[in-house]
Amino acid sequence: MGKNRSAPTLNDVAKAAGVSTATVSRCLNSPDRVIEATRQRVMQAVESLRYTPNFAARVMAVKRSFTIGAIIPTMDNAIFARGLQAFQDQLREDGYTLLVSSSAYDPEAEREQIRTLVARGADGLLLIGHAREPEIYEYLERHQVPSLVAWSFEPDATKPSVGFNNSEAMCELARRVLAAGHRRIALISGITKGNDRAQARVAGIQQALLAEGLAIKKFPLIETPYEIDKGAEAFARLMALDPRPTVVMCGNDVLAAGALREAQRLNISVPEQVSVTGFDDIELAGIVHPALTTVHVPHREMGRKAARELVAMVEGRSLGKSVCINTHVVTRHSLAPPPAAE
Amino acid sequence: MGKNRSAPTLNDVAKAAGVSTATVSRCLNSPDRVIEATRQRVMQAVESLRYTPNFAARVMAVKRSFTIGAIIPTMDNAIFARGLQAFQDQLREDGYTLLVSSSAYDPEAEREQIRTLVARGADGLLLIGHAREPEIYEYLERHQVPSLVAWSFEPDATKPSVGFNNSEAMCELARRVLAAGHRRIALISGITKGNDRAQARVAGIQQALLAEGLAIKKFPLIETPYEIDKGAEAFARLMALDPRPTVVMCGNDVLAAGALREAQRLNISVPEQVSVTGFDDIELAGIVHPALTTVHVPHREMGRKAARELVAMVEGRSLGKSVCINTHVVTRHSLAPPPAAE
DNA sequence: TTGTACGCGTTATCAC
DNA sequence: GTGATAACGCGTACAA
Repeated sequence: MGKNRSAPTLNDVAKAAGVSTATVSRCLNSPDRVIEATRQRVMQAVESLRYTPNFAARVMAVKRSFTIGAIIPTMDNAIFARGLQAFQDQLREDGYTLLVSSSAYDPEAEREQIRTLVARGADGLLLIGHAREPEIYEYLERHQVPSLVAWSFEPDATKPSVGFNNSEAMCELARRVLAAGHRRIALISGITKGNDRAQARVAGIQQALLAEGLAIKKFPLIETPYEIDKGAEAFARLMALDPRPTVVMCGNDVLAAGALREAQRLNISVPEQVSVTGFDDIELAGIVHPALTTVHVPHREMGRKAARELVAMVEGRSLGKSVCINTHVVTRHSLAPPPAAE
Repeated sequence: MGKNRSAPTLNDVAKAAGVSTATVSRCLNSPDRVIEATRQRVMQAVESLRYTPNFAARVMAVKRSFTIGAIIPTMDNAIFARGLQAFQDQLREDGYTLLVSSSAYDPEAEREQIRTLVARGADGLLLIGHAREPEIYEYLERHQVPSLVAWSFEPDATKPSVGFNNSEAMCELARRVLAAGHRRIALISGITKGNDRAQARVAGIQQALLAEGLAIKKFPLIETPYEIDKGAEAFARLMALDPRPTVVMCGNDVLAAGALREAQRLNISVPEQVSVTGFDDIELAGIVHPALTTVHVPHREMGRKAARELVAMVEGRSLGKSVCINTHVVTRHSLAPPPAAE
């Protein structure tokens, strides 16, 4: 059942219009280089045959795919969703298609996916964070594939990046925490291994503590994957400590949401008994109860700017310049002064 | 600066190993069809040249891309994230790569993206929901691209689908609501136009009401995009009604989260004064306060099964069979009996 | 302005 | 077991 004829080619269109394949190709790619009359005929044929150019053939011929690849650590939560959506929107405006895949925070998987994307002819690659084997960068260099790092800004890194200063942002938040009067600060961080954002956020807190003359060794730190349940578990462990922390700073909003959920389960009221902070300001942050005091990251802006810069690199208009996106602390209800000294 | 030599080809490898391109190709694709000794030499050359096959060329030759495309309505929130991640995981296990793009709930954009994906040689397509111009299905038919619908199960539809019965699921939830004693029920639905899931969910509620002998005309229904803020707005409008509904059922958890947030802002306590329900059971549902009574959708299971079925179709092992995924109501705290009659 | 003919990198079909 | 060689569909010098 169904017609057995396969997709029409440039040749089919040419025959139908009584012209050569070259003319058809020109009609499609540079219409001004062909006379009105023939163009009409050709377009007619294109329409009636419902011709769609074969992508692989075009890539072969022109050695460009108008495809940008992005490898993100996970699609499982909303951390990267908004920024990536904006990235894609801008890319489309510029005539590029986005190819996404996720590495599940596994460097080996990421390496694999980078190879796949390059083999598929991606004209450029978006990577998250700088922490990566140098071998990978060499590979990209060899294949002449421009790449850009996002979600992290490091002007001194070898790769250009469009992102924000994770350390500085978290440091600022920590200052607010200190200013509120907290001294017994605990951290729930994401896994720092192979994750420069997580590392920088921890470093930012430590920096703020040092500036205040506080010993950083004393502060409890738990590393755990960015999952609600993990955040909840970690929070429970921290609450069992003696002395109990008066504030739990979290590596991102997902962990903070987990902490909040656990606090409720344990009948610990936030922020009256314990304060909690997040990072990212994803939608979640405004919805949980109490709403999270967190670091606002302009994900959309970052996504669009990253797209613009990467396209510029791909088109040879830029050698890769880094762009710093400004973040700011957004104050909601999960942070308050500590309970009066016991 | 940088070496100017471009990526090595099969030919380069062949020369380096002193064999023909055919042999190199065989080494890579069916290693058993070549003798150990030569294979060693070839692999050595592959290694040292860091050869990566050119994808476009392979696609041209073999007329298969081992790529599956998926067009989802949005990447902006978590509705599709988990299912899609599972879809991708299974795809990878089967040796396929996923290409995602989002249509922003715009039929025109979706049409565009389908064409793009097909032109890129996608071996199969995953679509969300059945509501779509017949022209699109004809196009896919012409191009011999198998496609599968997900997030919606409709055995009678022309397209095979791996999903759940949105109507039945919502109907069951509505029965619970009725059983709790509610009679003044309001709905915040997603935009139903072009969205069969949203339509089915509304229909499910209406069916439950009818079964109870209640007039469906009387029940307030607001349609609004699936966004937190929109859910909040709609909730506010419903709360201004007289008589005020005793329960607000929402088209999904995102809308419900918005409703909850607004309830809190208005100092309306849930579920004591008003009950709220969701749909999907995304992570959000367990985190908001009070936790949402909602319909649990096994997104991971759906994603994996969709991948398996679509791959089977692409490989000619299936003509497309529909799979129904079972959902169930999960009871948390946002639904309670209505306040005692005034 | 339009047509001819070749190349892009791979796989598959033959011979050898 | 291995090597020529012909596709695959498109873009583009180059020629007309």
